[in-house]
Amino acid sequence: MFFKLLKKSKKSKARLGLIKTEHGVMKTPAFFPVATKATVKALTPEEVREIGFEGILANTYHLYLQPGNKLIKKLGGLHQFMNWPGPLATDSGGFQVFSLGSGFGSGIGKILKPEQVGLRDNSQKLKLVKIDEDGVTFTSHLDGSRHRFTPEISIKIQEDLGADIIFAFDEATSPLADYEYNRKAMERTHRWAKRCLKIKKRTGQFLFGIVQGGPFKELRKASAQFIGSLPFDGFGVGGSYGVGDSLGRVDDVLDWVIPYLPESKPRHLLGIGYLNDIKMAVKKGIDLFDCAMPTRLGRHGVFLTNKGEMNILRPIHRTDNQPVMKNCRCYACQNYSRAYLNHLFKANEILAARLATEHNLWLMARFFDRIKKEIRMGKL
RNA sequence: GGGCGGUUCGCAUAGCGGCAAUUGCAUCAGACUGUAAAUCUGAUGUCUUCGGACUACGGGGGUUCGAGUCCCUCACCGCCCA
Repeated sequence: MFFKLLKKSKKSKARLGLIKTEHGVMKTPAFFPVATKATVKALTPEEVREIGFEGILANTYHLYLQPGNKLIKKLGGLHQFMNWPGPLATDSGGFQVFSLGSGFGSGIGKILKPEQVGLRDNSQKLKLVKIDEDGVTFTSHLDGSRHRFTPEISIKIQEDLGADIIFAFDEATSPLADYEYNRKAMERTHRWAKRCLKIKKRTGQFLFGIVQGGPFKELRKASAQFIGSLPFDGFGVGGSYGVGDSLGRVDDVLDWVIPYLPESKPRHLLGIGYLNDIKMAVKKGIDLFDCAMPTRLGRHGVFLTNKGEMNILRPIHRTDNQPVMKNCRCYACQNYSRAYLNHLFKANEILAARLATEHNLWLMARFFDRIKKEIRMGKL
């Protein structure tokens, strides 16, 4: 049994679960730190483990381009290649269809900001992706060479990589895309989902289908209904979200989608990582998360704290001898002052990225510890 | 003593008659949600009723409608030859 539901909250739709893979278990709700290119940037796998994470997520698109899925397969698979013995997930490359396609160079993320409402994406930058019924053709961001992903190719690459959890090849749309476009993209994603299920051969890997539909209620429901009815091992909620009343925000989307996703299977909210969003999503029945945010913000000098974000580069921290967070037991907070961290970032020292990444992931891990505890104690 | 070269907004640079003046660094602010991200964006003479106005390229003098930009001179800093 891949997923075992251990407890359902009486106060919300939150749940405790256990994911069992050939490479160990994950207690859910859980967070996958993102290891796009087969490394959680700045940390060793041992460090990630010691902080408290059971699984990490790598990316099919990046590893296919460099160093190549065939090479990784030859070298014993991704677990062995990157020395990560635990549960491992790979994204399908579907998100890159957005980030290198309609999202490319537009300054638009996958979540629309209030100040972006009414904007149209008229980016002049050359998009690196072309989409058709069969798949997508894209230009490598590394050397400009041309490549093609189809559902079949994505699954084949993910089988070569050998992660425990793999994702169906989908299309994440821009939050600026209209209803009609989202409907077409969603229907195409549905056809791709069936092809992914059909082509997958390797055992010991669990395939997640992905719900799309953008910020539109009707589409989200239809997508959850369709994807939820297919024999996937778990389900991802992906795509873009809107803002305000007319377009569904993350919490709206979960309200629309969760009722159609089988209770006996794990649910993964793709790419959402702010703590408030996570807590909200857990209460709505999400089990798994991944997000580049804590590690990226860390590298950019932003420390997550229980009082919000702290940009350690700000001049006010230059002479401050206290740790980032008084009661934090991460390595950085136990040993270094804000002044020192400010210095490391300004001096562009590698240790800065390491300490900040470690802190942010530490905070994230403790946050998930607390969430699990609260569910266990019936408080959430 | 002689010969070159240099002195530009914190530092370093560009500029060869129309210039509030290039670029890098630094500084300040902002962004970051399935990672083209140790990245990216913006600001960085003063004042402004946002139209502009004023003061600026070592000092002084000159040529010119107009001078970092050309000429003279002084000061300082380099390098080379005695």
